[in-house]
Amino acid sequence: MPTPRSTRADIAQQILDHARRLFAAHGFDGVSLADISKRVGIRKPSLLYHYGTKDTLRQAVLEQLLAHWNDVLPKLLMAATTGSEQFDAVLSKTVAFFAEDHDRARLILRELLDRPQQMQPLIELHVRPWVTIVSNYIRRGQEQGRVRFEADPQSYVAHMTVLVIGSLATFETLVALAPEHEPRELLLERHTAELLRIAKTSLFRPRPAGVASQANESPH
Amino acid sequence: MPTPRSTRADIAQQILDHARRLFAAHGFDGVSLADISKRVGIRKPSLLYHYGTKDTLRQAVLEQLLAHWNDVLPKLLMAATTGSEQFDAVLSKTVAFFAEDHDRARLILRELLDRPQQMQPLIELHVRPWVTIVSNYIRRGQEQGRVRFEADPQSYVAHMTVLVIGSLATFETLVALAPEHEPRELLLERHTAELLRIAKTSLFRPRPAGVASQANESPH
DNA sequence: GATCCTCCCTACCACTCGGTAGTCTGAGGA
DNA sequence: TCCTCAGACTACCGAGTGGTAGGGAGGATC
Repeated sequence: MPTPRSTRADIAQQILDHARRLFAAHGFDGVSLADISKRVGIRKPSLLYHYGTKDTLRQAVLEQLLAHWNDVLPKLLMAATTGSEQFDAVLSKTVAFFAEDHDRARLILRELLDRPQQMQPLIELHVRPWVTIVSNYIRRGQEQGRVRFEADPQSYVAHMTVLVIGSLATFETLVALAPEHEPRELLLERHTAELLRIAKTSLFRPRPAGVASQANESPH
Repeated sequence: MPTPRSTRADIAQQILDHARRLFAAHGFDGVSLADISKRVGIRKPSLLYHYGTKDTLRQAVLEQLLAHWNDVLPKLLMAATTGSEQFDAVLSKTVAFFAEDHDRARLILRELLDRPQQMQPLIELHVRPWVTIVSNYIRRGQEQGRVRFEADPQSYVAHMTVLVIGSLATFETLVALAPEHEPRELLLERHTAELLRIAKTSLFRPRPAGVASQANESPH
């Protein structure tokens, strides 16, 4: 009997969820408030009661995404400040964040395309620290000889960001290029593994010889 | 006196040009026929005289882009079938194609996001041969020991495609992450150079030693 | 029991959308 | 000179858009 059916006030969250999915799939301009409210099972004015404006809703979706990211970020950065192959941990956790829900990558990519200049402050706030710290980590690695000196730290990080987001955002589509109908789950794993390989191989110098621990894998 | 002002019938091309720019910047749903016709300097029904439907216009924009790509593709593929560092040529020409006009990358990325399943046949037609040939080239390289055996050819090519398109589509936005206000032109050059470096380094095995010709650069 | 207040509803608004109908103009060909 | 016809125009349409006005149901508070 305590709020038996729809738990009141989490309607706002339902709206947010459906809006996120639809925006990710069809873009902000490709989705009407009627579409969203229909999915939620309410009328359009009810939706506007919770989010006074379509643009308010868009921002709310984005904020929730970024809030989640901010939750994960500190752990990533802590990992980045320590040991050597922590780079692996940072990158694969970033990949995991976007792989967990491909809408995240699609949403950010769309915002990047649709509202580039409105994204600038958000990038400054949420991406800049990540880039700075990782760049510094790379530079330190270069001084210590672990990282290829030809690498351009800032540009490298930018490319990896685009690669992670882009590859996950377009994954469903590019599945079509797979050799045969590989079980999607496996394909995703193979795909992200190759992403990590590209990132690491292009960054770190090969082990000088002698002790081996991670550098080479066995020839399948 | 021979068609002095606007050369008749290239109005269609002007429409196409403005449509391309606007679609790339704001997306198909974010642009109205009124927007486009205003840019061209004609009225909406005049636009619809040339392209009967908004969707027809969209397809025309896409077709022109793909036609241009099909112009470039054969030369790329020919280059791919020969020598060793032709890989470099293929990739950098592909990059050049998208760098020449960033709208191309943005347009394709948008189509990939907005109409994934409608893009499938186009991918099959225009991307598949590219992927297949390059993949085979990579596999041959693996057999010959030039290419890292850990690399996953098909997945690698997919990632590089996404990386090229994604990095160029979002370049203007990510300029913001640059250390200071570097002259955009230089930044683009530095950025694409790093892209090529990532692509090559993560693909080819380091030179076995002895003769050197391209593998390492001087420590600036 | 009257009064809020929250939340959803119906009805409606002005506006924009893609697209159509039909007219006018001016160059080219007979 | 007359006719044709491509190519632009004005005027208009129905559907759909984001958003507003205002009412009503139901729970909590006094």
